[in-house]
Amino acid sequence: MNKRPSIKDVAARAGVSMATVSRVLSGDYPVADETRQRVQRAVRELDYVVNAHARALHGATSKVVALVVAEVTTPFFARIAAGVEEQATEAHRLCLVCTTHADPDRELDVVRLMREQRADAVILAGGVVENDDYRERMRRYAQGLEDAGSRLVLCARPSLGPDFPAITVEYENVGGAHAATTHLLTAGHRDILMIAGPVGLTTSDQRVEGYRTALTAYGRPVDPALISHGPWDREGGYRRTRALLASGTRFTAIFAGNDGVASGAMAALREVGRRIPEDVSIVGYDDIPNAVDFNPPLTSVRVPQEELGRTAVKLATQRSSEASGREHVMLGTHVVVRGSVRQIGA
Amino acid sequence: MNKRPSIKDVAARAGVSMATVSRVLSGDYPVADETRQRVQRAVRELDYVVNAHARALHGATSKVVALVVAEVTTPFFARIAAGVEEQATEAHRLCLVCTTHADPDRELDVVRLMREQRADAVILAGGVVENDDYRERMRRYAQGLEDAGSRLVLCARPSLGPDFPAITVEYENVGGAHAATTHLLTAGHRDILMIAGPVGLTTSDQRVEGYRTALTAYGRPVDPALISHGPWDREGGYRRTRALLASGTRFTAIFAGNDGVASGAMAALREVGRRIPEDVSIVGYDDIPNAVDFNPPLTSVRVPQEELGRTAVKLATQRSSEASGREHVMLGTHVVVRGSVRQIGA
DNA sequence: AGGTCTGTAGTAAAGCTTTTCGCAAGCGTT
DNA sequence: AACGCTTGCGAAAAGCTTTACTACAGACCT
Repeated sequence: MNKRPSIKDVAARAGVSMATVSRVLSGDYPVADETRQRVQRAVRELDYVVNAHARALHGATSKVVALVVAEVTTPFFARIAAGVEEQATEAHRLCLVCTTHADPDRELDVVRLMREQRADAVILAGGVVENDDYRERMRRYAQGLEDAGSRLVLCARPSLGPDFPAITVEYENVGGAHAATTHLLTAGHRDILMIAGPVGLTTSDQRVEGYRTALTAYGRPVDPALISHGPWDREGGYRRTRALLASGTRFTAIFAGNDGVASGAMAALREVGRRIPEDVSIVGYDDIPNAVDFNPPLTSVRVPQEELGRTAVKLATQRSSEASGREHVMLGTHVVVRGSVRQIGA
Repeated sequence: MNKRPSIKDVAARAGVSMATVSRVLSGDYPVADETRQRVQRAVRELDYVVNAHARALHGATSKVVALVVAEVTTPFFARIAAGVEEQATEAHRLCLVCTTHADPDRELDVVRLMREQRADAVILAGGVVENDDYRERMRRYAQGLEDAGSRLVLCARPSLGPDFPAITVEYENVGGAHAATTHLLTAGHRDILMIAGPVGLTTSDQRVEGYRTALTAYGRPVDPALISHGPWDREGGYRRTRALLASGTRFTAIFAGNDGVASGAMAALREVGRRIPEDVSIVGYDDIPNAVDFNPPLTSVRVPQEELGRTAVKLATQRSSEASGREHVMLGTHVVVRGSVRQIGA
């Protein structure tokens, strides 16, 4: 009913100037106590709230951090989002969430929108196919965002080098895969299937890399026939495991590229009567919350997703004077041992 | 390096007025072809993007919808968020996500922030403790948001009546619980434990309500000793199931208030050697994506979370002329049968 | 020839807050 | 009594875009 009141209305009601109202509200400038009280009463009576856009119009950026991800339902991204949101709130920022479904066009749109919004920070999270097109795109984003006063943050994906004007927050992805594979090797497994994600996707490639280094460090050859690339969701894990089983490939353990793949693989194994872990051991990656409910409980690699999100925001919002805007941090991972791996004869 | 260019710079470069640039950009007003080209070239050369805040300052609202939830990591909320985000994108809106951790103070803050932002719509999602304080709070929110030109949407929580100025998008929560309980009853179970959430929480209360109506409709008494209230996460399900087992309460089936509770209950049952479903049958609620991976796969009630989110945005963003702003829609639920319920002797 | 459209484009105001600058009053100092 | 500092507050500009209004040229009509 009532028109939304403006600062002018408050000023009139309190019998002061707009400037005084503004000063009372931001509280950064001395105002006589009695004046302050009058203004605050007027604000309450009119139920006045400032217009964030008018405020942002003046400053360099608005108090918003944007999270850009492929999708938001899988635990991996949901937990990054949770970390971003929490830290954003702590830093008195709002949290904007955009999904791209891994579509570069959509991503371009989103980054432009964020420039329009003058977001403090734009956090691009999750693995990518890291080709020339990607690097060129990122270079343009970085330029545009820098001009707009925004910080660009690469989260859960590789850095583009110390010269690239972006903050990077990664996790020990190769290391986690190395540890997971080593866990299987020390349990006596030799023929370890790796059911990875799409070729070229950084997250998956790094996990394959860790798998390779672990085998090599253990003095074992890397058999390309044991590495399967493809869609890395439950369905992909299921289909490829069925196909591998049908093809007669011999293996006693599976290293799944993520827990979704692991769940599909476990379903496939059960369908053909292979027991876990008696016949086949399996390790997943990401340690989704329900990994403990699997049959059997799934050994997996814990990734500090919330921490990734929090750190991204923390670095992006710290006062620019003390920040280079090119920080690079690496967070740790570790294997969470449950019941899906069996020791076999040395 | 370059200062962010304004529309004035573009106008100067193209040799036209600011108004013309604005018109080329919004495309709602005839501009001569050659002029348009000049402007577009200037825009490209300067890499100009409009200032969303200056634009919003002019209009009544900004193109933003806000989702306010307790938390964002559990599949229930993550999927609502996904639906909201998708539909927001489709409606050319940005999606702001805020969490309250079920803290009314935090909620109050968030709603004020949304008023400052002049969001098109504010979607409050998830169950609540519906007392007088809550209703009074909502009334204030509704008033404030209406004045600010925003729409208030209640999502996955009960309507506050047809007179209340809010859109409501619910799901058949009582009905789903009724169906789940009936599913157990028709399988021959008589002593059905209900492990519910906190007393007063609408989502939980409605599920208890469905449990009761199903028993009654089946001609069975409702035994209060079989209804357990408490925290409804995995931990709560585990603890309470252990306690109930220790107390010697007799039951052949469990209706869990949600899948988190169900997973905890299943863990507890396994620990004491009760087999599922041979000794105890169990049905969950929400049908989280990994329910199929449980041991055994969990029969659960499917809730259309994405659809709840999409519908909330759809109703809130449709042109006001054709919308009353008090729509009330109810989406369906259904039982997804898997392997956690066993038929027992009639 | 004078008048009415039509198509383009410029002018200026509106929208709301923050911030710089300046002014005035009070008070202590010299 | 003149001076200068502090405190408190107002006037006005800046920040950027949209839009109602105005203006003008040429086409078309009568």
